[in-house]
Amino acid sequence: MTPRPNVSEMRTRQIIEAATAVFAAKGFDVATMEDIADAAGINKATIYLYLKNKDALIRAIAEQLFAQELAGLQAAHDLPGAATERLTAYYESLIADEAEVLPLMPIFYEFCALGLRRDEVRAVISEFIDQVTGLLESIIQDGIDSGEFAPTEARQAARALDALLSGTLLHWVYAPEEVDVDAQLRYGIRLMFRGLANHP
Amino acid sequence: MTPRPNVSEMRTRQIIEAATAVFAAKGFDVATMEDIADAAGINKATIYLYLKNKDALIRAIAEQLFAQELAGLQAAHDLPGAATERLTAYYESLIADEAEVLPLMPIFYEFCALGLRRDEVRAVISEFIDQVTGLLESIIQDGIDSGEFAPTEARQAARALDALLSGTLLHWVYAPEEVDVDAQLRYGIRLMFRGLANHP
Amino acid sequence: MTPRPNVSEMRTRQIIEAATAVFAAKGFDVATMEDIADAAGINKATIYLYLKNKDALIRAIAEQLFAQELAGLQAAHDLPGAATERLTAYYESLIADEAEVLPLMPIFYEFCALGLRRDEVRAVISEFIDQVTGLLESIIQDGIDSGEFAPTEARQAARALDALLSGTLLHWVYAPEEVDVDAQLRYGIRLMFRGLANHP
Amino acid sequence: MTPRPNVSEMRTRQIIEAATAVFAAKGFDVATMEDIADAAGINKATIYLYLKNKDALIRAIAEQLFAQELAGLQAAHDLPGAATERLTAYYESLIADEAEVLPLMPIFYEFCALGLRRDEVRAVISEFIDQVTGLLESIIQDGIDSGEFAPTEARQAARALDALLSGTLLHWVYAPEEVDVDAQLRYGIRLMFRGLANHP
DNA sequence: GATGAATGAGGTTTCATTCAT
DNA sequence: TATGAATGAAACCTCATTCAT
Repeated sequence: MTPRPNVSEMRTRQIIEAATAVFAAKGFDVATMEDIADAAGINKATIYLYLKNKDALIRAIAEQLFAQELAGLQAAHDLPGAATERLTAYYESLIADEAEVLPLMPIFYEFCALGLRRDEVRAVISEFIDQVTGLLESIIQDGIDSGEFAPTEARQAARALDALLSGTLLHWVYAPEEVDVDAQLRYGIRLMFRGLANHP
Repeated sequence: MTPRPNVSEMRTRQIIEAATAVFAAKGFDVATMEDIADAAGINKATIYLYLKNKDALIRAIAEQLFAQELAGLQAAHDLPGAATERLTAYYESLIADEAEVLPLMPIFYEFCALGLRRDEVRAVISEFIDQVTGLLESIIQDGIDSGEFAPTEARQAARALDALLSGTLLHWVYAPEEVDVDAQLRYGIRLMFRGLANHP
Repeated sequence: MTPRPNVSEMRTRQIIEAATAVFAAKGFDVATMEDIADAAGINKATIYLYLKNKDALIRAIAEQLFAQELAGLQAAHDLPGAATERLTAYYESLIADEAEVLPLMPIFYEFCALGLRRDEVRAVISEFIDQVTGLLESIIQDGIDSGEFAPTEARQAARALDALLSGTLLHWVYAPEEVDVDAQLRYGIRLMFRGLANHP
Repeated sequence: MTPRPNVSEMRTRQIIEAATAVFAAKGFDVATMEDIADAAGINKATIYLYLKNKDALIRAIAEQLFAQELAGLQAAHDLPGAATERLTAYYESLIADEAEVLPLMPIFYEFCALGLRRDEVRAVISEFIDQVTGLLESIIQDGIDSGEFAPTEARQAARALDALLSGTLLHWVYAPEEVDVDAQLRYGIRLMFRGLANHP
């Protein structure tokens, strides 16, 4: 009913977008509210009209990033077809977003560090990991049920799979010239699939 | 007359040790030099007698951590016996150090974040990852040569293995109550071994 | 609507004024930014909104002082009349400002010391001395052209005159009770005039 | 009677010498006790065995410099001959020491600034100026008595002369390439002599 | 006499945050 | 809604000085 509830929402988005870029480039602590305001083309004080403080801004970014990430996995999960195909679709979507994912990695690691020290942040990350694990588990369970995979502890397998994916990202961002993400991910997953496979 | 050139060296160690704990607890930026001095039981200014500045302190910690980590892998690498056994020895040493490793994880992630923004830090991490990969590759290659593993791209396999290990750490630190590291790591590695195995 | 672009300019002036007094009283290095802020009745951090740092503050003061000083000489230079009268007007203006000039002497000497060590400062002082010399030279040349003074090297005479003036200030500030500036300056100038005069 | 009272004295001299160079190069406040110790090739703490503190060090330097300077003037004063010749001898000795005097100028100006703020320093400088003035006055009075100079206020003349000399130094140090000290000083003095001369 | 080690005190500068307009 | 101006709090680092050896 309100005429334009989106004006405020758009400003918030604009700020979060600018902040994401600035935080990625400088780090949460080094980046200043002024840096962010400049990047957003607004005044420093204006940020406080939309976000309580720097911490809230960081949290807002986290939520947005995790939501995006989850959406991708959820989409793969909802796909019809074989488990291996759905999982492959997931990691291919990861690779497809390469240009967007890479610059966000510093934020991701910083979050991981932050989460080990501040409980509110920890809760957000734990929840995220839990959901990712759950979706992967569900897909794997489908694979087991369909006979694609040998019977196994689906949740452990899900964690192993996610571990492989996120660990591969680390190698990728630190050796982008040597590591061909596509090939490396494909290789890792194939290994896992073979490990999980229903051998004759 | 007593051979005591280590007074200085011991102080440096003392400071680094205190700083490691403080940085782990608060983060590089939030932790202050005074926090560290207090933790070491010395005066703030004394730190500067042994380390040029906060950055140098951070660097010193990084080097020490990476060196320790590498030493563990190197030891496993130098072990006699089958590749699978040597790899297993490695991850078991990781688990054995649990009490020490866990509190250092925030530092590790913070480094990963830092390294993506500052080239000097990046170089240190890249080098570390490269050495880890190299050692794992060497073990895997031995496994291939001995017929334990099917012929494969040993370097890619090494990266996949390290990815699995470090990714599992992430799950562990964020769900320590649900995740049994030992079991989870064992499970992941078994999967990989089966994937790599020379099937009849 | 009111034309008030000078809010910022006035604050800057306010700060410079306070800083001038504090620097004169304590010296560039001993005076703290807090001293200056207190003297200006503002917060320490506010200074940095208007001047980049302590150095910039010092520079701003130098420029202002030299500009004022030059303005006085320029005014005397632009006067009509005989050279001796114009020069006399100059030193009289110096004496008239006694109350303002005296407390600034420490700053002047400090600048002279600083200028011998830092090239950017040196440039400012060199330029100042050069302009003073130039204006005095111009007046003296007029005196030569009009037959008031005997033909001579006007630039050297100008330097000698300025040397006498500034050297007299030194005696004055260090023996204010014994030295009657007015009489002393008048005496010195008369000596010079007689030395320069066109004797029959 | 003491075997070697000069060991201590020599160390003190060594320190003062080093400090003079360091202070001249960096300024009283910026130069650190460690800078000085390094320049003297000794330990920082050793300085305190010979000089109470930084202030005492600065004072010691002042005293030494002023004593040297006075000695030069005293020597000229004690010369036989005409007043103009004795005065000329003085400024020639100044010029002869050029290589030594020039690097000390920053210290001199810094002292002048310091003296206007700290009474103990002021006393030293006032005394110095007073003695210089007294010696010059004595020479000039001799010139008057001998008929070389016209009757005049010898003390005022002395101040004017010293003002000219020290003011010329300022021009010299700030325009060393344009100003030929020798010529400039000679010129200034000639002007004064003519002004003082007993015209027919 | 000489010094390596230590520290208390303090200065410059930065920044998240607030508020009047 | 938006912002220019202001500030309290704090962090890094330096240095004169002391003292045990």
